[in-house]
Amino acid sequence: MPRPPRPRGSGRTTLQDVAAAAGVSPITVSRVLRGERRVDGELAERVRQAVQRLGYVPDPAARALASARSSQVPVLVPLLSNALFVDLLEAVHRVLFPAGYQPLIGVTHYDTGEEERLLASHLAHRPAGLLVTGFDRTERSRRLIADAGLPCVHLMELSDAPGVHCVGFSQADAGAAITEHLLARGRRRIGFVAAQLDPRTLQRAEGYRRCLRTAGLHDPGLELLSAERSSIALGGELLQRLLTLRPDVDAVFFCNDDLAQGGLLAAQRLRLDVPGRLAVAGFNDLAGSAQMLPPLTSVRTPRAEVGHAGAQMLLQLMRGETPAEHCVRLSYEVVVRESS
Amino acid sequence: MPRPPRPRGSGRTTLQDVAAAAGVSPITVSRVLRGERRVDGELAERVRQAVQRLGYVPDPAARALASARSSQVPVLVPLLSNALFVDLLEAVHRVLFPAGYQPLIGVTHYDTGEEERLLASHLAHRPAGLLVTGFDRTERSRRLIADAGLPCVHLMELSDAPGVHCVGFSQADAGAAITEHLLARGRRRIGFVAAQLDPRTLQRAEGYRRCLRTAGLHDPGLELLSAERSSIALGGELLQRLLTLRPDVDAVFFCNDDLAQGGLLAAQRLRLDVPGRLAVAGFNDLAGSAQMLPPLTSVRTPRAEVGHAGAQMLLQLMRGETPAEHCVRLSYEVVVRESS
DNA sequence: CTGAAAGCGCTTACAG
DNA sequence: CTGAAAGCGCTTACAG
Repeated sequence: MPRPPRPRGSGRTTLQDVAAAAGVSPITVSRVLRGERRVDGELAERVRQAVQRLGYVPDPAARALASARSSQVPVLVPLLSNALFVDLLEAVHRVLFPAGYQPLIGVTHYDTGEEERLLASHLAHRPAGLLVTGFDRTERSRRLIADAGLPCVHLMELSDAPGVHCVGFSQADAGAAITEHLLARGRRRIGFVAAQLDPRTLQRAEGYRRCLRTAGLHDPGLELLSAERSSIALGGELLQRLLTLRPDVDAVFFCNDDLAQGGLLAAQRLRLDVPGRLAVAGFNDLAGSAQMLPPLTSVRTPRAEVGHAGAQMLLQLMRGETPAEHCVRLSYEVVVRESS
Repeated sequence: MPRPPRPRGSGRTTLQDVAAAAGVSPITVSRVLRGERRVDGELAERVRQAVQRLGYVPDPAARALASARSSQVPVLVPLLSNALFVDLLEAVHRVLFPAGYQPLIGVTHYDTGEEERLLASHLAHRPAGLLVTGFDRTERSRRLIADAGLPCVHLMELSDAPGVHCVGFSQADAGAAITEHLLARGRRRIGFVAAQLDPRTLQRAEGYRRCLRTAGLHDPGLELLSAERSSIALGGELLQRLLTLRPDVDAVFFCNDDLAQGGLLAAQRLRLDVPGRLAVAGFNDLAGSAQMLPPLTSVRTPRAEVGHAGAQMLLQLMRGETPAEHCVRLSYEVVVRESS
């Protein structure tokens, strides 16, 4: 004998309730909500009013289950303690959230293994799209992304690989540009100080080398690379180390502004004349760099623009549209201040 | 006449597949996966092996739909550009993620309206729990949280309201402590410089006032409050403004380290002797403060501990357990360096 | 353009 | 301790 149905409703207003209130079928409500064209204007209006009146909010879980796609968009960045990525995330959020997607911040700590674990966990939620930083990841991460069959946009770096979508700028060119600036200022023994040694840092190093080789002034002894985490304190330490190794250095390009700010503070402590004795340049032009003593020369990088354009491109892909370009190249700017 | 069933499977390995492979019913698999006690050990083992062998990953959407609870845990913080909250979030993530929950970072920009919108959007996903910053929110936000009927832990501030869960420290006491330190150094005209003017900043101001009133030295003319966003640049500007208004000031307590660092740099530009002519203190003890010239005196705040303990408390609540205390009070520490 | 039926992949509630 | 049935709230695929 059949048992009577047992109510398990969450008390939540459902699409059914809206349909009943509007006097249409649930499917029609679903169509209006998802913006499908082929619904009669008058019916659609009735549905919208019922939605409004009942304060209906669609259940994302039910949606995800039925459509095999959630509204989530994981955004994987290396760090939050770098203001660069915070600016990027803010821009991404401003595009995706109003469009109805849920950007989820994932932090990899520059660890490809950690990125792989994050990816596996996020992909189980069947995200609508994916935003990742750069191209340095494990083979398994690559396969996970490919097999998930979702739109993915790579941020911060450029690539001309077929089928790859990206928005970024040439880290190498930017590194070369700031080195070029130091050369133009008459510096001849230009050092390079870097930490973290992530791919983008190494690309900047390549730009530095390319520029100095062209000028016939490349000297590997003027490079100081450390795998430690970037920090203001480390910038000071590394500068002192470089000065000990090569007292003849007349300029330093720090691979980021944190290190450069630390270098500037250390120079002050050492009573080293900047820029008289030593020119100093950073990278990213973070808040605070303009306040340093002397104000820091740096490269303004378009991280907010990268986030904005990357999110826009992903939005197009998630809607099934084809972006005008696979790869958007943005520009940077050398900001010359008193430190060089 | 009934139509034949149309396959719509996602190709994904399902709980059914695991059940078939293990030779048990789907419910048993579900029980093992959720760690329900009452499953025979031998059966459970067979299930675990099948899960392993098939690489089964439960579908969060199906789970959320069936159980009316997702594994999401929104964590709402005011800003990511303040390292304080990044430290907090890192700690939260380290607790929640391994426990099977998905922490979702939400940024309110110190805007209660924005918090309300974020809350509404997140609660639609039926999160398992919620982590919010402080107690300053709209009445509607409060109601949204209450009506959602989920565990919620408040971070960074303390409250003894019944039924409220929180982990934090007394911002007022910490503000009083650093003021006390300046008094102990012999300062008598101690200024207070603040920006943003969020609740915690105002609580620090109260601590400052309480301390100076007790000493009979409170002078409202030495307070400079600005609603602008905190930044290094603003710290410098505000210091200059205060010095113009009150050239007799002999110490300044900046409500955070960003402002204090800017103040220190401005003092250098103005060739103002710190701490001889002016003592300077900050709040939060951010990276970089120890590198300033002179190194900055500050208050080390337990943000990582707040994140850790707050997430732990939430974990207990989500598991239906009762935490030992409703409110965990953590301690801070005045870090004395050369600037005072 | 609109709708009735089936199904997404789980868990709940009940029974044994 | 274990399981068959029903249901969570949507969308898909098909029919008209």
